[in-house]
Amino acid sequence: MSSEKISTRTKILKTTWKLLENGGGNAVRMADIAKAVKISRQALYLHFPNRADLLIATTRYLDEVHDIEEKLSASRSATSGTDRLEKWVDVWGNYIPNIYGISKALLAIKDTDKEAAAAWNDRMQAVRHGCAAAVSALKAENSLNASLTEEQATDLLWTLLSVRAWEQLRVECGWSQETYIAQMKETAARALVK
Amino acid sequence: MSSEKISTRTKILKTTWKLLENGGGNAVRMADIAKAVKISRQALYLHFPNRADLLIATTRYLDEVHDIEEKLSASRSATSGTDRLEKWVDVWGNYIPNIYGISKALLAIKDTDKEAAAAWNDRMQAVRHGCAAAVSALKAENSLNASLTEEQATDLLWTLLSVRAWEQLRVECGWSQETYIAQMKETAARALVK
DNA sequence: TATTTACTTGACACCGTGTCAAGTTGACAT
DNA sequence: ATGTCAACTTGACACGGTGTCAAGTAAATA
Repeated sequence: MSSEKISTRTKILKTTWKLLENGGGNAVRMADIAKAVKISRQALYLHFPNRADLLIATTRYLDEVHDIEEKLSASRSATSGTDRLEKWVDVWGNYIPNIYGISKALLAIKDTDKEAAAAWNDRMQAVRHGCAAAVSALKAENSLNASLTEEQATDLLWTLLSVRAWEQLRVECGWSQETYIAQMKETAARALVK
Repeated sequence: MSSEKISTRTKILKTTWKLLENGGGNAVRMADIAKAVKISRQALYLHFPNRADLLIATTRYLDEVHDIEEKLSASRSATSGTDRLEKWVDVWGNYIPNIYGISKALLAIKDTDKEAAAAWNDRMQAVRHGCAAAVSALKAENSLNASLTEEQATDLLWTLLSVRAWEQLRVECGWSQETYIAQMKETAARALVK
């Protein structure tokens, strides 16, 4: 509807996202993206210095489009600690599908590209903060599982809610998104709550 | 001690293992391995048709050396279901460090190499069977968490015990192996047992 | 002594990334 | 209409990594 006149840069970001979304993370080449945007491969390099930067920019673009911040704030409005935990699982767990494609691509280059690793870690730290906040709310009302320190509980929740775990359950095991969310809520509660 | 006269093939496998062990999964190149074995890069290709095959062969070699089968059978001797679950976490969880390096390399090429993906999946299915057996023992004594089907419980345990989860907790979060094992035992029990 | 086996040397094709230099095209300003 | 600037194109190329090929060497074996 809003066909203002999309900048090439935005077209590139949209297309990259779309290409990554449907399947292959690292299999998407610069040439593929250029072709899909209908510009020359070299024009890509006029907008982004390298593949890693393009992927990172796509990630930021995604966050912007989805307004992740606003969504995250929803879980902060919860009253009880357990409620907050559940809402947090809901919010983040339902955001993962949106970023799965790009995450896969970033994870794949993380080992060889320092900048990509930094960008990925940065985003994952944000998720970890969400986990920490939920854990802290549990702790505050004294309902945190006594055999876990606050930090360990955060680590555990963070791992439970990792993109990798989501991938394994949804893709390898064929779980539906609903099942994933429901089971994660319960598992998180069982693991963390007294 | 047993310096019988190690075949070049075995030297290659040992060296590949060693190189992968200390750090970089996909950063280890064919040339690096050749150099470390002190043969020409081309000699590598006389023994293994390609990198993926070498990695797969290294995995099998590792399993052989560690006699994984024997270790797995230990968990089968458990009496109660909960005991069995705990033993299973112990066995597999303590085996992961041995295969972490090679796993990382295989996981990295899994997306582009069909054969590597098949080899990896094959091994992971074996782990899944271990998980299924533990879950089945719980079910048999009617102590399986009622909100999980047997298959879901298996999927969940399998994900909890994945190499990725191990990596995240041990490497990213800096957990000790002991902490990992202890917490995993408890988390698995909390998640799966009634 | 001839043959075979295991290996070496060096060249090369292929792919994907990233770089460079020289054009083209359209908009806008004078 | 002319000049100029920005965005883009075209085509070539270097680099690193994988995998292939052909010819040569050297030690063990027949």
